[in-house]
Amino acid sequence: MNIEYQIELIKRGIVEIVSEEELIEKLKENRPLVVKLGVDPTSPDLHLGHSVVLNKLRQFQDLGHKAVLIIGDFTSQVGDPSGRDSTRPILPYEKIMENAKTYSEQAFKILDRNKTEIRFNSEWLKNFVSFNQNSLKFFEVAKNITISRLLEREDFKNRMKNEDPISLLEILYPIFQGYDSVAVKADVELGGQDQIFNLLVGRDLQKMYSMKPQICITVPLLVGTDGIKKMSKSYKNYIAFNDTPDDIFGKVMSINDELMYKYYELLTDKNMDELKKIHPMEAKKNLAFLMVERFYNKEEALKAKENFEKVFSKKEIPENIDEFVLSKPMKISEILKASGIAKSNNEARRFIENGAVKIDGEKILEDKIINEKNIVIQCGKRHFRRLI
RNA sequence: GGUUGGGUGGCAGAGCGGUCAAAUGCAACGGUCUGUAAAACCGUCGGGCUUCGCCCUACGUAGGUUCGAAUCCUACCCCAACCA
Repeated sequence: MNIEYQIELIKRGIVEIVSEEELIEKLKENRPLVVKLGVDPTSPDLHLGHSVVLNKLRQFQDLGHKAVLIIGDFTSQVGDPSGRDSTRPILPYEKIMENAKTYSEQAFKILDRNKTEIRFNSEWLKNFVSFNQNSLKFFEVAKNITISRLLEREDFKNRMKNEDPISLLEILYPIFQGYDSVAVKADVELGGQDQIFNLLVGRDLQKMYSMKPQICITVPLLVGTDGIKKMSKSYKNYIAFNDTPDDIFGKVMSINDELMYKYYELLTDKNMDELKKIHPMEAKKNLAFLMVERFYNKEEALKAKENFEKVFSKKEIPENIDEFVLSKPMKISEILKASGIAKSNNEARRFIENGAVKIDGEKILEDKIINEKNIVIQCGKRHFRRLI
């Protein structure tokens, strides 16, 4: 395939490429490049933030290159310090392996399964760190990397300035990630913008092993639904691949307009000028639709949209609502707690006091005893229960 | 090993013998407004209750002093920075 065309496509929507010249060199070799993406399965679900880089990887696949998805079962025990201002909590290995399963499955919602190789990095890293007289791998590498090199990254500088701790293990992280690149002979490595340091260390290691250094490509970080912090499980500002269609739709609708255009830019290939012409709400509905369609299908997307309009625009009661068996007369607050809407009786009472509770659409301000069936009790905008 | 400063609610961070279920900010949640937008504004934000109030459990852990402790003392555990 035409090199200029490939370059143009590859450069679309990225933050940085190190370096373009080297990439052209590699493309000229006219072979499928090994494109590496490493993920540490620190949570069970992939979210929209991951999809930016996965899309980029998919693009490489479509251009005929080979994707290697590395599951960081080893590195997640080390803890990537990238972009963090505190040490990452380390999950137990079993948890990591559980996550790994759902992770890769979800990744195939974007990647081409047939053109993807999945590798676990413990495969080579456990050997890398073990003592072996004939190949002192880790020592050899560690000898040639200086502390100042490893500390010069932005996130560490900030931590030092704030007198926040940095663990030895975290410092070593990039070496392990870098060795992945050696192990799979990566031609290209992809990552989020905050990954640039790790990616560059990969180049260093490859050079030590007399390999041609990989091309590093970073993509923008997706801002979370709060519009401030990067999308991340721990900030609870994410939209997961596995969220229900209604959730995906609803979460997209809840973001502000500015963010919506950013999402369009990073997650779709829509023409921005066209978008600005239509009403923001319509544009947002379209985006929400697209996202549900991406992770489910058109029918689900359509249903999610209809449901959304029904509940929030027309303020009607949604299609499928959970039922609550009313076996005896109960106070509203008790029902709220028993049905899982409120965490405690106190909270349930507060909901009532704050005017959050409606029965069959009518606001309730007093905690009274209910004994009727087939009525719908609503708390806030999104919690419904039908009493049976 | 030494010195110094610390460990308080989801986070940040006050309080330093009673008036502390703990200021303030952020986050979260509910309400008004709306496009479930955003912003703004109001309210809630440990648990329980017969809720203009009462009770219980909470300020690293364990004891102690006191009528009374997040606040003082002792021991222990943990963390950081700095020096070596």
